[in-house]
Amino acid sequence: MALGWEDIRTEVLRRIEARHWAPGALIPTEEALAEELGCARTTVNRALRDLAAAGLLERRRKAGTRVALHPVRRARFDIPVTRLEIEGRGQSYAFHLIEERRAEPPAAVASLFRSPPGVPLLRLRGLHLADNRPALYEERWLDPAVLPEPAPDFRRISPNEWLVSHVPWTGGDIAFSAANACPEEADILGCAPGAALFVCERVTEAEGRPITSVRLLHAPGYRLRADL
Amino acid sequence: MALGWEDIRTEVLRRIEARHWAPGALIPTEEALAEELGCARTTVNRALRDLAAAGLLERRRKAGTRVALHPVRRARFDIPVTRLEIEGRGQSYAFHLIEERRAEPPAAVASLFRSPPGVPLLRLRGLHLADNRPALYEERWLDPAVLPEPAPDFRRISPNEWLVSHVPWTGGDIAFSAANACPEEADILGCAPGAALFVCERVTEAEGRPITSVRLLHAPGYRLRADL
DNA sequence: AAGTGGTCTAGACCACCGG
DNA sequence: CGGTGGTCTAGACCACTTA
Repeated sequence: MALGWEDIRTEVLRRIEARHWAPGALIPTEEALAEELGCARTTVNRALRDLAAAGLLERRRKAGTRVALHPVRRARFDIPVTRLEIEGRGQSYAFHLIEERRAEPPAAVASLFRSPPGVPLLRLRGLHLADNRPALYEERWLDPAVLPEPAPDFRRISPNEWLVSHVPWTGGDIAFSAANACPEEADILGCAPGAALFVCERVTEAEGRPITSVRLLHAPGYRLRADL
Repeated sequence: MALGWEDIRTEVLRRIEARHWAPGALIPTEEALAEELGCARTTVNRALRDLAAAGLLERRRKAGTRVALHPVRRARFDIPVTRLEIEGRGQSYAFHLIEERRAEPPAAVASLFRSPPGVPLLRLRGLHLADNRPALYEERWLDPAVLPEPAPDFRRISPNEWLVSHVPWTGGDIAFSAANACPEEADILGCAPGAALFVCERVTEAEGRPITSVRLLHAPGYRLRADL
């Protein structure tokens, strides 16, 4: 015998898909399932926990486990370091630093960083190249407090890569959208003005405080893939 | 004491971030950590498994556990039923069916569905409205084999919603990109021709075979948010 | 108050795979 | 071959939440 937790998960999933347990319905308790299926409650727990994490079940103490009424599709994707993403496609990678200076951020960014007015942040702009063609343009604000002495040379290593491997992150927020390229952006990315760009806006936090916010503009043709 | 697995995870994470264990380095075995931290190996296993799933550790039998060299940021997001997403913003929802007919799909779609040439699929086009304003335009191909007799009335329930709650899905693929609105799309979505649209292309499979493919065009201003 | 899921423990066996 | 992670078990206690 020796039923594994994946076997249990498969069986439960089968019953859900076969409408043996209807959406919204209560399913048996872990203890009952363990007895019926012939395994320990721990094993059932592992299987049900996994299905709940996938969005197919809703579990609450005392209330029991229900089949999700509106099965939310939960997608996942990896956000690799830009260099690795490009090299992973078999292309050569290069980074070109466009601007690096201390500057007072616009009000929206300042309030995001909760920094008092008048305190400058580090403004970084740069272009990631794939096979010497523009692939990704980044505009970044960075809290200089995270930089060591001496500061890293962002002409040699992109802020993206330096941050990932030197600053411990604890959380953040990310959003995707589409925007028309303004003339300057079109010039930098080598595309037509007005071209539809895939935009990624990210705020990264460490110890509960934002340390960097970045707006990434992908050259036309970029696709972000995810698994369901 | 009673250290929980989340405490163990926190401690391991602390050591990673403090560079106590450098990227690429081997960390102690589960057994060693269990003894050092004063808990059962099972508890350590749970914590390390979670960190590995998050992309911070790499584990292999016999080889041991290493701190990931290139910490991949894994993001997750939920894709709700369109109606619920709109209503969740406090807006009223409506669906307008633009077209429903049997038609032979283009070659790319036919090969995707692995359907023999000459066999028609169901072509559906429709518009989701938020507060009576265009929010999302969908173009869909659907395998008619999944439809019951009589077929659902897609003027009353959107294909999106009907499929989610009536067809068990087993997997699929999803990709996001940006595109300029063509004149027809601009007319449907009520935006300017050439406006940057957020595009979502999805293929849904059941029992290993594609059952529907859809191209979703979001009205300008749409943002997809995810958690890191 | 009591039922249900969440987790810990100690021990065990096994699958995998590197040396 | 042997070390390491992957998992199962049986029992226990606890936290949460609803009835």
